[in-house]
Amino acid sequence: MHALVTKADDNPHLANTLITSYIKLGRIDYGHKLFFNLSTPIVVSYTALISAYAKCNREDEAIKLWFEVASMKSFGGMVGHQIHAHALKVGLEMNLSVNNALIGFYTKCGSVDDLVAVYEGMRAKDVITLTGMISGYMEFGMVESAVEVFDQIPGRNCISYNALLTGFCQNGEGLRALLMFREMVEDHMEISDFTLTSVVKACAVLTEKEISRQIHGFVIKCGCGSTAWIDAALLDMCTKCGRMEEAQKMFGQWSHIQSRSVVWTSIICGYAQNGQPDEAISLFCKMQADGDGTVDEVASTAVLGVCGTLGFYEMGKQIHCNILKSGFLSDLCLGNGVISMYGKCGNMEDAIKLFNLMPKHDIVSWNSLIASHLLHRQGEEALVVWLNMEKVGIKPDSVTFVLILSAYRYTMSSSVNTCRGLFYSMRSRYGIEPTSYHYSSMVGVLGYWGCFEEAEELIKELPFDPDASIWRALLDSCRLRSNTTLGRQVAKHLLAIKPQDPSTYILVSNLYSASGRWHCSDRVRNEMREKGLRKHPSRSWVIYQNKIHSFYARDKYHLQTKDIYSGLDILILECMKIGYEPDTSFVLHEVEEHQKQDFLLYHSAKLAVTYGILMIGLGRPVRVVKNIHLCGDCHTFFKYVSVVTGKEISLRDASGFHCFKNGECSCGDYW
DNA sequence: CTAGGGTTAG
Repeated sequence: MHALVTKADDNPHLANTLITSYIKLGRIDYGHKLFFNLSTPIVVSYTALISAYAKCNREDEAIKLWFEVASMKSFGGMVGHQIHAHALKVGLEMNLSVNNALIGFYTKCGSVDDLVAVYEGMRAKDVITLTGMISGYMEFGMVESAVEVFDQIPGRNCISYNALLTGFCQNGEGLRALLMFREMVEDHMEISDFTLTSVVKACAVLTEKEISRQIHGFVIKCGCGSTAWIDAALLDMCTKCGRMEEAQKMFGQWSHIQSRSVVWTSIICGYAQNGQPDEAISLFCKMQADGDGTVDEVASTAVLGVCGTLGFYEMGKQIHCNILKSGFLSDLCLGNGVISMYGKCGNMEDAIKLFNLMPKHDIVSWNSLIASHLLHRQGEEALVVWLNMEKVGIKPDSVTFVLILSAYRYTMSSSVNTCRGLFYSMRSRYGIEPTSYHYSSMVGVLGYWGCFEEAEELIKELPFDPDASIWRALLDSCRLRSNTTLGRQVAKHLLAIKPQDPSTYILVSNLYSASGRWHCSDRVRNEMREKGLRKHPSRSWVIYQNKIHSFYARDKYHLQTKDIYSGLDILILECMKIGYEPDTSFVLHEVEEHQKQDFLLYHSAKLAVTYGILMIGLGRPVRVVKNIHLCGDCHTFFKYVSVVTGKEISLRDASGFHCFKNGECSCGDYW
């Protein structure tokens, strides 16, 4: 029987047979040992062991085991609470190891209150208790409490240090983690694989290219040998610090890393975050095709995010189907990812349906639903979700408020009062400190409804110096409401803060062109060019047959360029017949008059929409995504196109969705 | 008692 043990490693069912056999032979210790060497034991193994322990009066061991089962994601917290009650019943409330297990359990499945209650009720505490509490507090974001506990530990070991280090990283405190590490080195603490993994992660959190290089060198020089854990962390660090070439190189070389799914996910996210989402998608396809690594919850969540960014609806839906088939819908992040994918791909119905089907929601689930409504400019619906949250007693977080405040752009102007009230009650009623994001949202709402004086007042009252995001919000409102006088002042502030950011100049230039001041608009653009700054080119794309068909203005790279241009010419003529007049004011002033129409009529969005109309079958909407704001002429044009073709056009730009149908747009012509 | 990749907003 012992001979079979080596084969049991990657076969949990064989392992289970062995475990039960050992138990029958009266050798629980062998079964126990085998069990703990398995990376993924099956649940019946837990049960078998627990009953075995229960039979030989090892209640404490049994309870400890049960906590591990209860901490597993799929079991939720239900079982753990029952076991806690059971432990109290059998008089184990002062048992040190059971209480330590409880701390671990409530860290993973419970609330801070439960955790603290156990901790404070304990008479005897050891290093394990205190280290557990460090992790516990860190898990709930209570960094300072964790540090306090750490300072109290009399005989701190390297595990306590590591727990603190990991916790810092978890809470985005990369710098503190690095300082801590220096302290460890100076104190001659033992530097283990755990320590190094955390240090590398700290660099990933900091996203500083130079520091990441230094630590990278140190870790390699450290000579502790590379382990799969450290290598995976190094690779991930490179993707987070914009060192994609190196990450890619490691990825090709390190086939020894056990869990390939992890590095696949790292590298896919890396491309997504470094502005190459299409590369991320094709890598994902390769991952599936090669079968190198399982597409698990985490990989799926990551790819769903990319699908949302690109509007890859079909693929997103496919991933959702695969999730349903494999049955791991219990993962909250994954569910949230699906909601926001549907939201970003224009399918509000499915986003709502899934939200209602999910057995559990966290704050991100609620926020995702609200965010999706906002993307569709559904202010009232967003507020209904907010009301439901309050009814159910969900505590909003900082993100919720950024969203809810913005929702008042899409409601009636009279509700600005409600919005204002909400803003001022954030701190007092909800205990959430307004940050510059909240001020930006508020300024955006006030500006949207033309309350410029109040918006200015609000900025004057700021408890900190206004940053670029606040001026941007105000400037964009000035564009929307053609308030050039104020806009000019705002532009000055913004240019003073962000003189190197091309988007600043575009924003200012758009302000002038919106009110017909072409010379000013051109002057700003020239200024930008003289500084050697170039704007992100405007780009639009359509997903067709799982491929991205991307267009720049007047580009002729697409294989079907001829068909697209002649199709577009026909569309233009048809639209002109029913009243469309190209509005050349949306073309830069400096362009020669006779070229203006060319510049205008072949904007990237027009090319993409035409391609969609040519390719997408009857009865299905044309879905287009554009990286920046849609111009006014394209907007007018698409309204006509929806009439002459009878098709529904759903276009997502930087402001949200425009749904063109029967000559109207869902944005109400303000965006 | 300490380890890896993921979701919302800007």
